[in-house]
Amino acid sequence: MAWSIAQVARSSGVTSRTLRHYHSIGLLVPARVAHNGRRYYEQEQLLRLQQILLLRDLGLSLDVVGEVIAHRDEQDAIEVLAKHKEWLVKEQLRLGRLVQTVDATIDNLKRGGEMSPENVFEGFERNPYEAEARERWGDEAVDASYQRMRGWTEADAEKARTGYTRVHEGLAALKAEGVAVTELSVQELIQLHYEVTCLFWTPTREAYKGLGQMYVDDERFRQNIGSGDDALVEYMRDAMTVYADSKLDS
Amino acid sequence: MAWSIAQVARSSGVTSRTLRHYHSIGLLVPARVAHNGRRYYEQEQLLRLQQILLLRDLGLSLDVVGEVIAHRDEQDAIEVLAKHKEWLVKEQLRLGRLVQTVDATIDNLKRGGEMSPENVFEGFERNPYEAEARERWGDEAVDASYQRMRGWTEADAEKARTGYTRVHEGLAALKAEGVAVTELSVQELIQLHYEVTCLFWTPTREAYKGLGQMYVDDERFRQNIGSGDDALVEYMRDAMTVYADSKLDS
DNA sequence: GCTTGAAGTTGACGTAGCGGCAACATCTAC
DNA sequence: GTAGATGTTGCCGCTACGTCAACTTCAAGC
Repeated sequence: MAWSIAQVARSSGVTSRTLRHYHSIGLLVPARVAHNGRRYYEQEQLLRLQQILLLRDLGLSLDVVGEVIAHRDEQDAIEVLAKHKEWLVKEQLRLGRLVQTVDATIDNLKRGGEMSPENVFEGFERNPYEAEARERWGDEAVDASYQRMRGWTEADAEKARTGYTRVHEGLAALKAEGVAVTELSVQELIQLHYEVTCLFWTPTREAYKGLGQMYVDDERFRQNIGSGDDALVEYMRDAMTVYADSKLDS
Repeated sequence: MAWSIAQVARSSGVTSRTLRHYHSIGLLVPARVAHNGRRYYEQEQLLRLQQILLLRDLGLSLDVVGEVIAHRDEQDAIEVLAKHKEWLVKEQLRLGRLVQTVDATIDNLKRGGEMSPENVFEGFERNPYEAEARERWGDEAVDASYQRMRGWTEADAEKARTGYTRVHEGLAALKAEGVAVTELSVQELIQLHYEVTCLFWTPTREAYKGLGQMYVDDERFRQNIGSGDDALVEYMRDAMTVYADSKLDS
């Protein structure tokens, strides 16, 4: 006996559109197509449809569903399913992390932070320069940095969030007053800058001087650091150089 | 200072294609578009981009991202995020269930089941007739049935999986031998059928007779039950009627 | 025989978030 | 002047169908 498309749709819980779709992509071809174009299905197609729906509801794509059903090889099917399970687990873990991050973001907003650039990254796992950092210093260095971040205390995190801003603002003020980079007040700020940097990685003397130079070379840092004063970066680089030569091991 | 599209792309980790896309949907409009069509971005756009990427990475759609950023109202943002978190949690739970189901399916395949129609539904939460069952008997009955299934022991589950098949095969053999439906051997099989049915719901006398008639009326049951013998369903209905009248309370 | 309604058909467009072409324009360096 | 890098604007493609629109077919009632 042959079922019409609507009968199959009703008894299987899918729409007739879905059945037409499955036909059009060759996933479920009707037993017979009448001269007037109408589709008729037999028991065999119903069973195939059940398998399709089962696998689809497991979250597999229709492509994969087609392959699994085509390969009647049981071992293949197990492999595909195992792989799919891996994916599901990973995705589930990812969502778990997302939930945590969203929670942290909500918390942050509630504790009075607006979504200003400074704290928009609080509790956020990525920083805006990560892509470039990976390009510039390599993956190992960046990953090591993240490794280090995991050991942070709350105070460390606070320092990482606000430290650089305090340094930049302090330097801007001192420079405006005409204070020399060798002065203690400047060097104390650079000390703070060094400490904050050490939260991510520990620069050697040369590396720290290089970092100062990089600030100068990079237009974005120039903008980010010196709000208004375009020459602040050079001031900072000079201060960093003095600090490195006097305090850091070569 | 103005950044070109490639510079922004590199420093933010997205592609220039993405930036063009964001422009085209109005999510991130460049600070300036030169007469030759080139896009230039300023600090302000970079900050906005960071917010966009942050929210996007939290899993919000670009539509929602746009709304959240536009509503500078902090309370709104919190609400949206809270709602989004709900969704994330739900999705995570769903994936968890899927993992379980996939696991069960793999187990089933390993324990020697091929993907034949009989056992393809083992460990599966839905059965192929659910949609129709809901239509025929109403949601409460179906839900009650699922409720009952939760109390199953392993033996119950085994019975549910294999019971009907054993009944159908046994009946087919007895009918082929010409055994009358009133005979003990037939009635014993019907007893098993009744017990299996009771795993889902407990039919009254009339309900059980009605079920037998339904088998007869339904073309799919006719096919499913009587493999080869088209008249097996009537035989079964008659046996069920005898059983109901002799054993069940009215 | 004619109309009506139910059930079917084949396109075609829309969805989200871009990726990946192609064809063309512009800018910089040698 | 020419090559190469860097840009631009379309447009198609992807998933798994939903949702029209415009027709055709078939059975039933007048």
